[in-house]
Amino acid sequence: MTDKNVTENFITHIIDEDLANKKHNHVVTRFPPEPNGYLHIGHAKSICLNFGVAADYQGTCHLRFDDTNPEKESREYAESIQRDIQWLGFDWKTNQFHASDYFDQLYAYAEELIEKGLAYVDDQTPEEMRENRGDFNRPGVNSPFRDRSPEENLALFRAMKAGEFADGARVLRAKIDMQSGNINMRDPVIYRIRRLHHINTGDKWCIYPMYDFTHCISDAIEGITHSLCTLEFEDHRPLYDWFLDHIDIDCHPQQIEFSRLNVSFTITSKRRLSKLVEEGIVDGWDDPRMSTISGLRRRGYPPEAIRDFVKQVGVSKKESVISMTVLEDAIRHHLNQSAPRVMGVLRPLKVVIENYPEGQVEMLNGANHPQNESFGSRQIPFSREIYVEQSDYKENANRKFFRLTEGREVRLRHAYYITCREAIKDEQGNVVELRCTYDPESRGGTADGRKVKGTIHWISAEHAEPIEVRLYDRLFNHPKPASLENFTDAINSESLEILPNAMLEPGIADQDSEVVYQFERNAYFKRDKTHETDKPVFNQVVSMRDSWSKIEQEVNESN
RNA sequence: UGGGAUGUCGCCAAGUGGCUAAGGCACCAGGUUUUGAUCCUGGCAUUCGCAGGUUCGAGUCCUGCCAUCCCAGCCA
Repeated sequence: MTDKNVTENFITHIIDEDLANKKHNHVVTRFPPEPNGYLHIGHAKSICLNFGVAADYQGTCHLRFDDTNPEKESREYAESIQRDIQWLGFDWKTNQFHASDYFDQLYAYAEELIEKGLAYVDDQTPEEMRENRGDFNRPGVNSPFRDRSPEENLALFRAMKAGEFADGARVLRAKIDMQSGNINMRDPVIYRIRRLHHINTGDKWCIYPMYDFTHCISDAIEGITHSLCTLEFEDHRPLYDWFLDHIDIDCHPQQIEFSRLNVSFTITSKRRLSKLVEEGIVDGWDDPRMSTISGLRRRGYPPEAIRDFVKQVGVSKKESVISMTVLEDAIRHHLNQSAPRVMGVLRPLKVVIENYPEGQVEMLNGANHPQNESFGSRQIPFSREIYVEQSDYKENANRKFFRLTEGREVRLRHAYYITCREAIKDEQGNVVELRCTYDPESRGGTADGRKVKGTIHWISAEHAEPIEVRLYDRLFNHPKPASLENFTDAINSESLEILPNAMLEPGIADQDSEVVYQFERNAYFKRDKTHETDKPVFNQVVSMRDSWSKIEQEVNESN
């Protein structure tokens, strides 16, 4: 991977040309969220692209809140957006703006359009407007108010601003072309009357500008060079250019559209995400199964890994769905290098080592990372009674099962070789305890001459720390839940599995909760913020790659 | 039936007329290994939506066709 934030793509090619032609001598981009919801993995692509491109070209990237619709916007959302961008590792420095910072200028540009005869106040009802707009096969019809004089329009528009009309009674429209094949050009509304309290301007305004009018002018005011947005705005580009061509402004940014990021088995729509929260299907916006940035954060996904993922995915104009395995691979790749290894037993099975002295405790050394000595090592207590994973014992196991079964010897990670002698069952026939013997000569996990295929993890029973583990699986069973009539039909009822009786080696649970650990042979885990339980809770970040389950399946099928 | 876009391996994605169509994920086959993890090696598109055409030469240029997506908010 290169040291660039963004790999070469059609947008960087355009920038390269613009720099080579001297169209620009610097790059300014912007990330323009509307503060009306939480950011999700799809926004991460836009954030990484805009901030990444700016950084790669020694330019700047602005954070601009697109706050033109007070009906839906809130401070809380704006704050969560700031937190998420920072967490992802980007810094807008002093370049934080709001579209609402420009309301006065926007208003003046609207008057300019009116004076030029390029905008008019329309008194039609929304229903009349919709009817007269026409449709894909039928051109629009001019509004009966379209030919008002600039003087009359100006007086009316000022009256709109002064609050002389009821909400929704009139709008200001651009006078473009009601016959255009592009419906956005059929005299789009640019101002509407709304008596609403705005998060930034309070009660100063009762008219608010629309997106198309606001966005291009905000970009121009800020000196944005390349205005990157998603594909659905392609049809709006002629309008973006029209406004800037018809007002007196000396900057004309280039709008460039790229395709959204879609990840298989996930959902990225505010409406659907909030339905999951409202209906209690998940534990809130930051539920570890959510594709929100706050959900990924709580889950334990490292921001560096998310950035690498976005980089790997690339940028193009093709609508696509990236396999979730690419995301998981990026997470594993990063965590494999950064996560200290510890031993945690998810489903404990007690083992008594019959020939180990009762009451004796030995401290064994265990490396914290097998490939990186700088992680150091720790002392792990070993004693006569330990816990191992239930799945590491099997009755009547075949030769491919490199773990415990009667008469088979395995290595305990960082410790001794043990041989399984007997499985003790309860009345129902469940194995509740294993009786084993150990080889005192194999301390540290080495014994001359003998090859032991299996190594399993364990925890000294006396020293084990009880924890709760939460295992996560994909929230949906369908690769494209949003394509279904009702996306909730695809909800995976087994996306959360709680293991209340897990055990962790001592000295880990109460450490820095931001550390992601690898519970060897199990998965990566990060301590949850929750305090609702008496035990520490660990969330599974991502599982380990598992080639055993495939072998096991093949063995079962051949039997 | 209007307008705008996109079609290169199962999923992404390089390729900007000329050496044998990058790379990642997935998958397959081996090797190393005190995590059945990691790591390493090898395999994986005679072909670029389809059909014609231009050219000594086309995924790259031209024409036609097909498929998919977006647009009819006083949302962004």
